[in-house]
Amino acid sequence: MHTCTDAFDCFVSRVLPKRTGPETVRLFRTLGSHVHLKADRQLHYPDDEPTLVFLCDGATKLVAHASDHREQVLAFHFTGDLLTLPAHGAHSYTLEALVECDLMTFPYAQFLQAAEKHQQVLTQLLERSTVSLQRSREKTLTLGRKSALERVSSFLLSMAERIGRGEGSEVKLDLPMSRRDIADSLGLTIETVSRQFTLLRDQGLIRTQGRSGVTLLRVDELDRRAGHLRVAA
Amino acid sequence: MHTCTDAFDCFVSRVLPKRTGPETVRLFRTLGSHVHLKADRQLHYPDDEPTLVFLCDGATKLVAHASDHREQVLAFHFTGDLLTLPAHGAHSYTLEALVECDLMTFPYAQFLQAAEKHQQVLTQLLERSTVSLQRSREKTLTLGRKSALERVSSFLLSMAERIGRGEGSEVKLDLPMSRRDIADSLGLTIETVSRQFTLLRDQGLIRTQGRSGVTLLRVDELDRRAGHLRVAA
DNA sequence: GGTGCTCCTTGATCTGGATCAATGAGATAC
DNA sequence: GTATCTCATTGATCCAGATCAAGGAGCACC
Repeated sequence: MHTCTDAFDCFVSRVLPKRTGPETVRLFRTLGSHVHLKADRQLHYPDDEPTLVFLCDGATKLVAHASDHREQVLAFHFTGDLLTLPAHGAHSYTLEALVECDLMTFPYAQFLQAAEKHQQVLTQLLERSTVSLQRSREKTLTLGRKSALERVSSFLLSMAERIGRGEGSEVKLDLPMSRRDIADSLGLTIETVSRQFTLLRDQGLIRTQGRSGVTLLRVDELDRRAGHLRVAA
Repeated sequence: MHTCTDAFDCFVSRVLPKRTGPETVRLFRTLGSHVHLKADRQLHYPDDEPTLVFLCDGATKLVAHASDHREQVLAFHFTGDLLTLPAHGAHSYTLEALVECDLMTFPYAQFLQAAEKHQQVLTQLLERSTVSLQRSREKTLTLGRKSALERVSSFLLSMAERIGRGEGSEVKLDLPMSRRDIADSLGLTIETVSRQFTLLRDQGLIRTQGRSGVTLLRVDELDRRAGHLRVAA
């Protein structure tokens, strides 16, 4: 759907304001690095300073590592997303490619400095950061107070919004992440996730095709299963 | 520790750059509203547009409401914090005072417009929003992958960082929130929270005084209980 | 088009934290 | 000081989801 001849050009057209001067574009070019990641590879980045990443093409997961070998997926990202990788604090973080990816990385502090003269870039950073925060808050509610079925339903609806292809009343999804990734994102085990998929399939709310294909047949019912307010009726 | 003769002045000195012109200060004054909240009262704000809140003095909780009567505390805030209240989406949100509070509220969109000419304000908004996101991500890990004991230990350490008073190797806390609030923040029940407090007390890691007083006696051991990486040694 | 692997599904059992049910202890009002 | 009410603690039981344990299905590579 979206192709870029060059990763940096893609960044420019998606993030920088239309009428950015060529000298500014050059400045950002010197700061950024183009990285190509094969599926399952993780981005290496300095762990003492935050990094800004623009995902030109592909899908990634941001993973937090607890002390032992437990992992929590904090967020999934798709083509066009801009994200900030935190410096490692009490826990460590990695960004891992779900499929083959093209991304641009920038040292956060330097990027911010370069953006200071361009409030549209700052505004956009702020806006995207707010969206991330909003998603993270929804996830907090999901992990803190929802049952396994509600979590999986919420997940499917959220993916439908981000990468779904509507076809009539149905929504088709091609999930780039494994059941393990979904489980690690929802604070469940793969077995439990699998059982909820089976449940939803048996209730006629979804159809599955192979490992990654999912069709949402009854979005309204899924909304109800997810415990969303808006479907009070 | 921190007192303001006037809420708006407090906002000016804590958020706006030092050398902001008087006409700009006046502009922000026309946008903001001063609100005084008694303990347990919630802030009323329009549910169709986001609101920016500066907490001049006091402590608040941001609560997400799931469809039925389950509640999830998304974040606690203390004097000096700047936060964005999301417009209501799939779930609804409320900001509630834990103690008597003074705050300044601004319509988010208008505030942003006013801040456009002042990149220092934008930068600060971005910075604070990044801190919120970082906290929210830590919470995600906590809710998704940690045991009850780890959650309570993490909570105490996080509170120690934000409102703790160090006294030698000990840290004293005066928690403004109830056990219910803590439970709702950690995705647990009050009974479970209480049991973890008892456990930590029996192990000699904390001491409690009344309902709200907590002294952390062994921060290093708490770090270990919380499953933090940095205390590998 | 098989062969081998990895990932997913399904079933049986176990358990951490929820739920249910009394006390007990702080705070507030009188 | 004491009555009262709310909030916190402690104990007994229960259950959703984890863990353990096989199969089965999709997919890549030869």
